[in-house]
Amino acid sequence: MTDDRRLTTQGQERKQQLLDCAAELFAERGYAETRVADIVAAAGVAKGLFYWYFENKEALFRELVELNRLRLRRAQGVAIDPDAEPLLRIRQGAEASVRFMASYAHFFALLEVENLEKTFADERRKGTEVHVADVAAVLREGIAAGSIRDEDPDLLAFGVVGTVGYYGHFHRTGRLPLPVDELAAFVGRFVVCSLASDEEIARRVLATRLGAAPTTTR
Amino acid sequence: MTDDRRLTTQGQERKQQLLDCAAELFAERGYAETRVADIVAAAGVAKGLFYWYFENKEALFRELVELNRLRLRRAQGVAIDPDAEPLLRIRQGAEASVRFMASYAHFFALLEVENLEKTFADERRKGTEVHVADVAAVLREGIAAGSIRDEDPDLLAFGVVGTVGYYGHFHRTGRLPLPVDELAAFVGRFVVCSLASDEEIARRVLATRLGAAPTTTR
Amino acid sequence: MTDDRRLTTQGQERKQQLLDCAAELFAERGYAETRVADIVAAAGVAKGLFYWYFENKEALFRELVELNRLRLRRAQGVAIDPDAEPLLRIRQGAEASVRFMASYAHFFALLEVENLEKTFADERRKGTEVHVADVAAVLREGIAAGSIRDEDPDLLAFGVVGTVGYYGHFHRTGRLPLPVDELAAFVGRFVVCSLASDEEIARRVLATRLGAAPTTTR
Amino acid sequence: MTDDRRLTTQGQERKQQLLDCAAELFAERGYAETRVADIVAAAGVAKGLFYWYFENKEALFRELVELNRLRLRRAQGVAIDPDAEPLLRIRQGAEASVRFMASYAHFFALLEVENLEKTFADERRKGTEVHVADVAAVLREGIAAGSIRDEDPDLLAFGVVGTVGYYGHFHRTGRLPLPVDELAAFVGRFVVCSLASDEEIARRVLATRLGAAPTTTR
DNA sequence: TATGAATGAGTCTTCATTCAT
DNA sequence: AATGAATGAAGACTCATTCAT
Repeated sequence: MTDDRRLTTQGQERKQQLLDCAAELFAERGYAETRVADIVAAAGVAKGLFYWYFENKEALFRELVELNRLRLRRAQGVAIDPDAEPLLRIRQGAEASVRFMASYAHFFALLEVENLEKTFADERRKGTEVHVADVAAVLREGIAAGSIRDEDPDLLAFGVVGTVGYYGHFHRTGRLPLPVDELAAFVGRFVVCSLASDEEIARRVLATRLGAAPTTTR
Repeated sequence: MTDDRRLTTQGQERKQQLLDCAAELFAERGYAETRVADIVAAAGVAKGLFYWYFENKEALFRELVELNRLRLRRAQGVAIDPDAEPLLRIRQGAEASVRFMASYAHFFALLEVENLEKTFADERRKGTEVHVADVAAVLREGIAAGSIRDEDPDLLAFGVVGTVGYYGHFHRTGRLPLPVDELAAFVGRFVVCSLASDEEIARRVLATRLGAAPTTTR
Repeated sequence: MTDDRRLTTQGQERKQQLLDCAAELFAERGYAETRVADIVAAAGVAKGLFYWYFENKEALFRELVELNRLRLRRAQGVAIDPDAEPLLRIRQGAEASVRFMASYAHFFALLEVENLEKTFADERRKGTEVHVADVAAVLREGIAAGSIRDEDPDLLAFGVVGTVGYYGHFHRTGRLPLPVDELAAFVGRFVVCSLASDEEIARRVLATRLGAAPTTTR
Repeated sequence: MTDDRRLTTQGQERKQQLLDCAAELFAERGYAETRVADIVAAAGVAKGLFYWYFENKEALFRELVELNRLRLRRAQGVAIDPDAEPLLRIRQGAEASVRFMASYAHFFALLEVENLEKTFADERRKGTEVHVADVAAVLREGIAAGSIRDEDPDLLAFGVVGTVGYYGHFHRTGRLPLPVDELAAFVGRFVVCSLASDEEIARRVLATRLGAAPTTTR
């Protein structure tokens, strides 16, 4: 199956089911260690069906990545107040990301982590770059406004994305036994402290109370 | 080969050669994408010889990991002044790690990346935990001394390890096109800022000039 | 393939075909000397298909053994008259076994011959034990009735099973160039003579005319 | 090494040591399952040395077979009284064989049992044939003298050899938990009963008391 | 849509044997 | 005699993908 066939409702569900099973397995044991056979077994369907819904294993993965990127975007969008000052927006984004990674997408590890084939390593990298660029833009604002340390915003942006990613990873893999809310708050503080140009600003930004953003929406 | 047979000098060299070739290939295309056949071809020996020196592919990987962990430890040991104050030691360790990861071990990506057997994953995790615990100990000192923010030292430690790891990763994968020295200095600053309890301390710690530690020695 | 998936009719046939080809090859050149590649080549299918039907080479062998054991049982069941006196039943079983081994299962050599995994050896041994125990039960009856020499029935049973097995083996391997019927009759006499408590009884039991039992049916 | 080089005393011992280790391993797990590496490891010497003493694995096996055949012959020779009547000689030989197989040569199973390469299957077969022929000659004598049932002596001979072989096999593999002496006596009785032309003769032959033949001599 | 069957190139691993020292 | 290193052909098994129904 290659084209963008319209799927029946049942078809949609089947496909989603396969995506979900795959996500779980990928998260558990990685892309390479997950066989197509495992995925269909988990979904309880025959092997042949896989190729009705996906061109191949890689295409499924790609779709999964895309799906989750969108979801994360949405979660961040919901959490970030566009009128807030830059550093607060970073904090909001970071907390939302941690929440998102912790709850919805066990799978998320793969995004930044798996060593995949050349082909979609590039694609993935581009995805990260977009994300980093977004963060960098906000940082630039903050630097201009004097609330964020005057460092290369791109470098800093990698730090933000990386920090969030790592904490998410460690939490997911069970090394951080604490509630998501606490972790999210902690990461927010961590990021703010690492970026704020002075204590005063950090204190101010951290004083803001954030509503616990909804973890996810399909 | 299972036991740790005594190897002749020639044998030691051959084994090291295989380790080196494997490291290079793993770094280039990942563990799963590297065949035993590739490794022996790179080393210019027959396939069977691989199994004279290693029980299997994973055993070689394990050895490689252990080897590099030791090297990193050594690099950090050289870079860290045991008499310096905690936050400075963290900075020294961070910079040394970045340098190490950047220069010696292209291979380092694999450490936090590959999903191998459960047993191995556990082992690796334990390795990380040791590292994190070491950092946490230093942080605890700093917290007690008031120079480091009063947060859960274990959580902070993950942040330090994660930050270093991520910057190393991004640099290695070519997204941070800047000289290692600059990156190391930046990461040092980043870590210090994210941990320091107040600006004054951060400034002081950052004022210290660090000698570029030797990256490594066999 | 590990579970006992339901197979389609076509699948059943394919599997049987593989079993048959394997049996033939095993019989011809032995288990170790028969490659999976040979089996699939003989069946005219791709290598991978083998593993669709069998977990591995040994699993196929196991299945083959089981299959033949059942067949032998059936052949014996058909040949033995449950109302006949013990010694006659032994004779009937022995003759049927010789016939069965001679005609149907060239493959039979393997049963007592191949050294496979411990687990399998145990299983096989248990199979033999069951067989021996069955024979011993009949012998016990005969001993009680006075028609069979008063020796340890278990020991005697091994003798019966062994004798039949050996003659089958020698015949199969071409050292006994005589018609099956004659061989079967001879073995029957041999067994009866070695067990009978006195000549009179032996003569009586041997006087009974046995119908040539059908060798086997699938 | 191909030729019949004279070996130093030490060399002789080394070779014997390899033969012994090999015999043990072959008996334990079979020819195919025993690697040259296992043999040299058991003997505690380097792999290369194996080929100093034997042309290859098969040659060692052949030598082992030859060695054991000679030993068996010798044991039988000692046990058999050339002046005794045929049936008694058979009995003596059978008992001696059982003793020999049980005690000295765990390895003996292989002789009649292993499925080996075409090349020395023939050789082995010839060996068996000689043995069978020897037995048959004695049987012929007995038949002529009227003490042995008037059947084809060659067929009967296979029965004798087979019976002894099977009991030895079962005993060796632990299914016959009884002392060798008892087993030997039992097998003697079994063989006599299966061959004797009438009860009287059997009784007479069995009445003779046999000295427990020396089990072995190098 | 859905299934079970079939394909076959690709991998790891084994192991008898040879070689240099 | 003895050792450890090296060879490479061969074999078992995997798994993404395609096919027939």
